[in-house]
Amino acid sequence: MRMDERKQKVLAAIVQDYIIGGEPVGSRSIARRYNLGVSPATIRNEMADLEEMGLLEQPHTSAGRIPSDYGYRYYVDCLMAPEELTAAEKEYIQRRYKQKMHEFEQMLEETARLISEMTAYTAVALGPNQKKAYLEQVQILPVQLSGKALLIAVTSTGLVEHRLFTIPDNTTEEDLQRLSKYLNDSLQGKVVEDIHRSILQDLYQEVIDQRELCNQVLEILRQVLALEGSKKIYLEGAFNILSQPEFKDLERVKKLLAFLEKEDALRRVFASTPEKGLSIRIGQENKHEGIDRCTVVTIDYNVEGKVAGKLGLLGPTRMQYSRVISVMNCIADCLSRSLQQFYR
Amino acid sequence: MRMDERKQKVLAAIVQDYIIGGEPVGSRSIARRYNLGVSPATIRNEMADLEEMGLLEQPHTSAGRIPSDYGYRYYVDCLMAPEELTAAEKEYIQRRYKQKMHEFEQMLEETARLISEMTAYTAVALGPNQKKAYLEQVQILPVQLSGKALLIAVTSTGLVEHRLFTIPDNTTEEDLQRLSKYLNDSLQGKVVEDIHRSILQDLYQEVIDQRELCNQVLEILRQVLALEGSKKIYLEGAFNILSQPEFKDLERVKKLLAFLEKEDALRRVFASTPEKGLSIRIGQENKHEGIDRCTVVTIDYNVEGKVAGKLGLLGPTRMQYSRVISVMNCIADCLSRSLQQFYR
DNA sequence: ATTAGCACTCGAGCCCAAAGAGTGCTAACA
DNA sequence: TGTTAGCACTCTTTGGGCTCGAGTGCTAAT
Repeated sequence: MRMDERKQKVLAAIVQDYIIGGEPVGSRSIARRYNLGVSPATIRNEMADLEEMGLLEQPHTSAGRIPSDYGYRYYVDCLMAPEELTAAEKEYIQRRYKQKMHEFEQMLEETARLISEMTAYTAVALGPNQKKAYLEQVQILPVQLSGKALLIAVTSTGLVEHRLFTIPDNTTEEDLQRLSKYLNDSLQGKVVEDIHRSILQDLYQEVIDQRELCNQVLEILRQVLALEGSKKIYLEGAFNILSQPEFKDLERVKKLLAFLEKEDALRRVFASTPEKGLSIRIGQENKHEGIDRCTVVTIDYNVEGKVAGKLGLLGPTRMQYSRVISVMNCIADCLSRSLQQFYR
Repeated sequence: MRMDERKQKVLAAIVQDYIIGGEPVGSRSIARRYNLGVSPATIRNEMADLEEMGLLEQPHTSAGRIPSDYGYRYYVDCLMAPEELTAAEKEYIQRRYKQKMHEFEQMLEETARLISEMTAYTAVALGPNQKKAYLEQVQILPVQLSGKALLIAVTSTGLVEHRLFTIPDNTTEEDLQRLSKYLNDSLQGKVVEDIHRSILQDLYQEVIDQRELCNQVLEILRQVLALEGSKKIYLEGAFNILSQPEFKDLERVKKLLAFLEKEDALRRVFASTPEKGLSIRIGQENKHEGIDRCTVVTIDYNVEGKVAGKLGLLGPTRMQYSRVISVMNCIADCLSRSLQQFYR
């Protein structure tokens, strides 16, 4: 069966109506609301064809049609007209990025919040992949009043990790300084994922005095760097989905929320889109259980022309695709520019 | 009407049965399950009295009784037998605190998770009130590779705040060092809430060269300290409430989740219990909208004998009070001890 | 003071009928 | 050959009416 122009129009009409109304769309309402110049009967025939082609589904015999996952896919790929954001909306987004943002983390959190707010779906922001970043600085800072010290690591992506620890008794401030300098000299500029345990072991071999201190510091460093590897993830608007009629069923909600609670699952789903730029996964294209009736949209954000991390969106397959795409594009763009400024 | 012993027994029986079963309790089942030595009819009379006294409620004429907020209150204050945790449970909690905890924040997060896990309600952990902490250390650290610097502030509660910023062009490393030393000398040991803008202004007056740098740093410091003031809050198990039968109603769930999403409201509710030690707010005793059908339990945790912060729990008024109290006591205790160790 | 007995109330569950939306098919039409 | 009007059919939704069961409150007897 061929996909002629009228079929396309009918499909687009059904998808659009269904996205707005959330209820199966019948032939009559299409004929009334769209001027296709044909009768409901003709549209019924087209709908039957579209169903046979796998683009539409019928919840039950006497209901209208709803788009299948493939139907949405075809709509997104071939039919959808891009919806521009209004000037006011664009400006609003930009204004949100104009306020003081002090740290990378805060920007991501704010971004997730903004996405969730503007789309009323659930938003996710993933930090940059730290494994490919390099260490800008490692330093041990004695905290004078408490007999403790602070280990600080700064990476090229602007993330700062720190850890307080208690200094062994027989350690002088000088020892700390020496070790700090030594560590920094050895590790500065190194790519994070290259700093294996073995490299740290080598360091350990070379520093012969202050075994206890050294031991402790290296262990902490190892942990801190491992932590950096696992990207941080910011989740906002998880409760938005409750407003979606497709989640009237509590069981489904529970499954979805259970999924959202598992950070690693979340990370896997959102980080695993291989495409560059914008990616849309509709319904069963998502392989993870619990989100097979959802659409996942992700988009890269960049720093200095290179992909830094991802922004994501989770909503029902019945999603306002064209609006969402505009929003994601605009926000990713603004974030990238803000970060650019941030890093200069 | 007086509260004689039999009334107490009947009330206790009803509360207990209702907590377990979640369904209105009838006179027959009380007579059967508890050996009160009287017939259902007598119990009915007592129940009618208890209802008149405001301790019980009837959902509708032909249903059993359920406890009112006052009923729960009376039960908690006068009737409830403390339920000891099993040895295994106690041990489990202790073991959870034996694993490596590197930072204050992590301990709180883990604590919230533990509470939520052991009670199946929603848990909250509030960081210590930073306003009364003093500054242990302020330091500016140049980050060599990027032309930036890191401002670090460590408080006596072990919280570390940091902020990356770009160094003005004409600034040397020496300038940074000088300013860092000067700041630290001036502010070290000062109580956070005493460091107003005016003190910072005074500093500003004294440092005459490097205006731009100084300006920037002081502004950042001000922000960072303000941030410290607003306690961090850790929320876990927000989705647990979905399993509670009283939240079958989606509308109610939405309201509650909306409340949980607003950090400041949350903070207000959980931080505002004036009592020392354990506090239980039942139903309408909670003044905040959306949680008038919930019970909020909070408990202090201590460091060096002084109240440091609060742990909290949110569940339906139909709560396993005696278990919850044991859990909260045990966890607050373990956390306090862990923190003690952490601070030495 | 307690209790047995009994009438009464109310909600849950079930069935059934009617209404309404929408379809698929057929035959007529351009 | 594509389009359309007409119509029978299907399926869900809604609401009434019914019974059943749990539980109460009252009364009168103990």
